[in-house]
Amino acid sequence: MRMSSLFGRTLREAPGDVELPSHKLLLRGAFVRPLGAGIFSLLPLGYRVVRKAEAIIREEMDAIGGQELLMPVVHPAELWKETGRYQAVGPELTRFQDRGERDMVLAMTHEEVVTDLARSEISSYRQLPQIVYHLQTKWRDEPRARGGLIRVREFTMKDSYSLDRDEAGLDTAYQTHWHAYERIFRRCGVAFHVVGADTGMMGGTASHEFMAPSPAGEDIILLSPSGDYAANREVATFRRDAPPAEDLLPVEEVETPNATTIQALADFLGVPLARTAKAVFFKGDSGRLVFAVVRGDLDVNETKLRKACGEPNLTPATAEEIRAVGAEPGYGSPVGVSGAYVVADESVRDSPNLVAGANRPGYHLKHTNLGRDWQADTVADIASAEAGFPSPTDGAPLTAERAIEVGNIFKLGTRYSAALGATYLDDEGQSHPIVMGSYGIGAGRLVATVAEQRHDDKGILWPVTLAPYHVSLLWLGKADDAETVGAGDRLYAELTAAGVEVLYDDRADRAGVKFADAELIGCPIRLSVSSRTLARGEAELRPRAAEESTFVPLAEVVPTVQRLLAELAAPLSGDPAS
RNA sequence: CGGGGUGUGGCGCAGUCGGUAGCGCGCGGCGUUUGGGACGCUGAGGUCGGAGGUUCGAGUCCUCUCACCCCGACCA
Repeated sequence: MRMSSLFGRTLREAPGDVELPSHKLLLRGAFVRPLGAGIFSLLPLGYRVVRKAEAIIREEMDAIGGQELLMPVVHPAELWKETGRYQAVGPELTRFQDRGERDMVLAMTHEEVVTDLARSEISSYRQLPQIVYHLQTKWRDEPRARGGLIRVREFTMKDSYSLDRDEAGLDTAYQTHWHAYERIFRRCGVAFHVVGADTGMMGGTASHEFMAPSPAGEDIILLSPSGDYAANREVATFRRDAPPAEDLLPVEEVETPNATTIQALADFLGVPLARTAKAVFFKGDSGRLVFAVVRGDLDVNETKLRKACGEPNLTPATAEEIRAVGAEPGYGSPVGVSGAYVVADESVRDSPNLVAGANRPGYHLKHTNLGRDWQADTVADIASAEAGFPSPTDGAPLTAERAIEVGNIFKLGTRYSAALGATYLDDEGQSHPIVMGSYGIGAGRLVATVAEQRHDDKGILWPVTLAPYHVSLLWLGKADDAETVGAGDRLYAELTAAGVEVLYDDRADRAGVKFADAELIGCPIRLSVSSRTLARGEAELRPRAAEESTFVPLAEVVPTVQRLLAELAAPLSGDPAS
């Protein structure tokens, strides 16, 4: 490709309101352009990168027996009503009507459609297992699109679905995808952790996320130093130390003026946070007030709490709602409360004689005990794990990292097949719902993640597997210097003929402009010729990641570049690093 | 949806007390220059996000509205 005719110009400065490095660089490098909030066009350079990522995904999906198909973006709402998601999912699902006033939705995912296909195509155990996948546009009307390409509303996603006879088959498909995903991300040069995750709105029995560490990430993952534990903070657990046994003391009311926060209370009474009980109030969609109690040194984890109380949505309760069940904001405790669903964390069950609110302003109760002074509807793990907490595996302190979710795998089970009646007959003629899994990778997010993880202050450092072109070729000097331009033209022709993808900077610009653009765009190899190098019959070769150049005789440029490309590709084979 | 911020030429920005819009980069032409974002001359390009209002006069003041960005809520 000649840069003189490339569609899309590089920008010297990014728009002022752009913050993330990947967003800035993808904009400046003429990879993407915004059309609206969370809606982007891919320019030729960006689309080449995305297509390379998609090609890698296709290769690895095909390698595990996946069959590519394509499902529609517009779905009749009927299907979504059948699974209940039409009602259950909020405004991020875009609903509209066609001219016949039939309810339709824009696909935010494709479980319904693939299950509908399965019920019509699959009838016998002989037709299972199957893996089908597609790369399709999805639309999710995010309440807030942010982070450039990391979180968008319209995006292309690879979704695959496994169809199996039973749980054992699903386990196999799940593991198979797990390994394929590891290969995909390694080939794309992404650093990642696989973590246990919440099953969320998808429903299902197990889920893992592929998390790429980055300050731009929206999730927090917790990792044990030995590497044997990794989880999204939403579900992360930690080892709980048994508090020393203690005799139960009688409840005692104490005056605690202005001690409306746990910290203030602990300071006022001179006790550690761990000797207090913290009450947090939520309201569920059912209208129920959910009363969560954790030890004062811990925080409530809303994801865990949602699961523990069976409320898919929780919002903080208002002061009036809290008083309606007999509690007092700032001085709340479950003692004497009625009409609320009380969820106690295990820490509260296990710790005796905690200080808790007296449910009247300015007073707390010392020595409260679960079971004696109050009852919980549920005792569960509803506390958030934090950096430094002991790992559930070996007790070593967990570390916390911010990360971008680049892929996820879900065991759906029979959630969708049962709802839609996607069944098969086994060898005894018995009908069973198909056991399903779903597995996603956002192509654009993957590319943005690579840019986020692999850049310097000058631009992106694309892995050779994703780079829009392998080589940035530039001539330096005067546009009317026939020798230099001719040498550039010849190298462009030779490299292209040898199958090397070349972005040829044939513009009549000064050296600084060409170098800066080459670094910004980030092809793995930069080749330049000038009267200076040509006087010695050489070209200058500089890997994007290197500080130093080497000089290569013109006749050896093609084999040298090919050798270097092979070297750069070697660690990106997809096999585990040794 | 709550909090904060920004809208002035393609991009980055300035615009004072209300007086009829400017700078840098980029873009076109000519000339010089040519290994790290050149220089000179000369051009083109703006209903100041939109609507309404106050005023002799609004980029500037008031009201409403739209868009975008950041934080939070929410979310795979």
